[in-house]
Amino acid sequence: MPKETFHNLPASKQQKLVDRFLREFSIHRYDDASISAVLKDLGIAKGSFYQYFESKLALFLYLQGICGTQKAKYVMQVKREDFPDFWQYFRKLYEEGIQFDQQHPLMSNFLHQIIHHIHSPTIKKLYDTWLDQIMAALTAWVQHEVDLGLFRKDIAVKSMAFFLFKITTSIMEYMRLIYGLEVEENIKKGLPVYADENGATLMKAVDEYILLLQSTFDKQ
Amino acid sequence: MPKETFHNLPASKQQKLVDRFLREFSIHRYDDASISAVLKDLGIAKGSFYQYFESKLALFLYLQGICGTQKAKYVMQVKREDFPDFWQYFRKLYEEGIQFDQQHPLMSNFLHQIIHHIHSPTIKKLYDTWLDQIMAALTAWVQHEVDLGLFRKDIAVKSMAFFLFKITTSIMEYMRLIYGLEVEENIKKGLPVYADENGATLMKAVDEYILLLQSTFDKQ
DNA sequence: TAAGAAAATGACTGCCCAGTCATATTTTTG
DNA sequence: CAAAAATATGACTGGGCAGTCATTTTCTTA
Repeated sequence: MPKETFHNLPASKQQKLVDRFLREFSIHRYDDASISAVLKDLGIAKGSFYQYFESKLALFLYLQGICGTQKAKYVMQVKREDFPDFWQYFRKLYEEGIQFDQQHPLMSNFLHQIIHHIHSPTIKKLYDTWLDQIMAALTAWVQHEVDLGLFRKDIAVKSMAFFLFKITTSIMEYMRLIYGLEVEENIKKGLPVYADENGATLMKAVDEYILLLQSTFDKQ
Repeated sequence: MPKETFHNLPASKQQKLVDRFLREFSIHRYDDASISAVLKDLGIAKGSFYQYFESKLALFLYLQGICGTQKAKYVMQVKREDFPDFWQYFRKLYEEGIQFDQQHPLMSNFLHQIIHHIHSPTIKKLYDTWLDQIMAALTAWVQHEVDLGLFRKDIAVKSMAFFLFKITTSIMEYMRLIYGLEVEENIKKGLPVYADENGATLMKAVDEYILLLQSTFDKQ
């Protein structure tokens, strides 16, 4: 998505740009994020930026791409078949998430805020289709557990998928409201999202989630 | 919150303004809503508006106030003690909500979108405290059921309250993803949010919610 | 080292916004 | 009916934004 000019840049300058923009989109929604402000901050001319990227959207999609790819490296190594039940698998995914979070805090910040970009008028449509894809993936996930005889059959798979989606995407909010952990502060500072003792609070929250979700999802 | 001048206006003009602004804030988040655009639309001068309201925020709070008051009239008549269990009470609240929705569609639209205004930088702080209040109320609600011996005791009351909060505020999204019901289209048109057959789809969704939440919340 | 290619620059366009204020119009009142 | 009070008006301020483009600077290469 970036132009050739961007790739020709010294790696350090590329990194500087990427980092600063990850930060911008972590703090502000798409429409509120200001390219002008970032460039002023970095001492880079407006015109230069547009030699690197076609548009704001191209930049945003690029960032989303690299973060997604990087996170996938962590999450993809966790395989469902290595776990006896869904919840141990689920838990392990979060453990990997914490690794990613600590090793790539800025990317982690960016990805955590992505759900909020839905509310940006300019990219709403983009996110509607993206949401549909997520839902399709989650539905397949849940269906698999139903097929294994582990999840209940009396509730529509899609409904369960929606619950899972809604609850998992709100874990940050959960941590703020339940533990008073100001996760957004960490993001503003560019620290790992779950900066407390290697994510101990997050794992506590995950375990609480599991307790709740188990009784909702598991076959009795 | 409005100035005296606003109250001196003929009722029909007041209504015209209120309706149009409810619509504006239903379609756009606080920061994206444009006073200028609305006034142009209504053929009212910028200066006049500022004789009616101190500021954009004063207007917004006024709208929030009148909508909240009106909805309370519907919801407050439903009393917990008139129902044998929480879920019948819960269900009845939604039935009243549908009444309100059909009789005051614009207000209903406004209130449904209010949760999205959280993401507006300008009023974020306002909403943070508002959220805390909602959570406190929900927590008391859940605590009451625990005290009655109807809800489980092994999960923190606050956590259950959070689940309830998160799930109930996403029912519109649920209806879009599960039933393909384009609720936002209704809002854009100023129709009742649940414009299909007196809210039949909503009640179906509520019943599905209850089925799911029951197994999560009820004492076994 | 000179010419041509690549990259950097920032003033500029055209758009949007909330809020102000001196002036003009309308309404009230004595 | 005239003076005073209330209301209406819209050009204007100062701010922000994405994106453009003619010009300058730097780098490459022959």
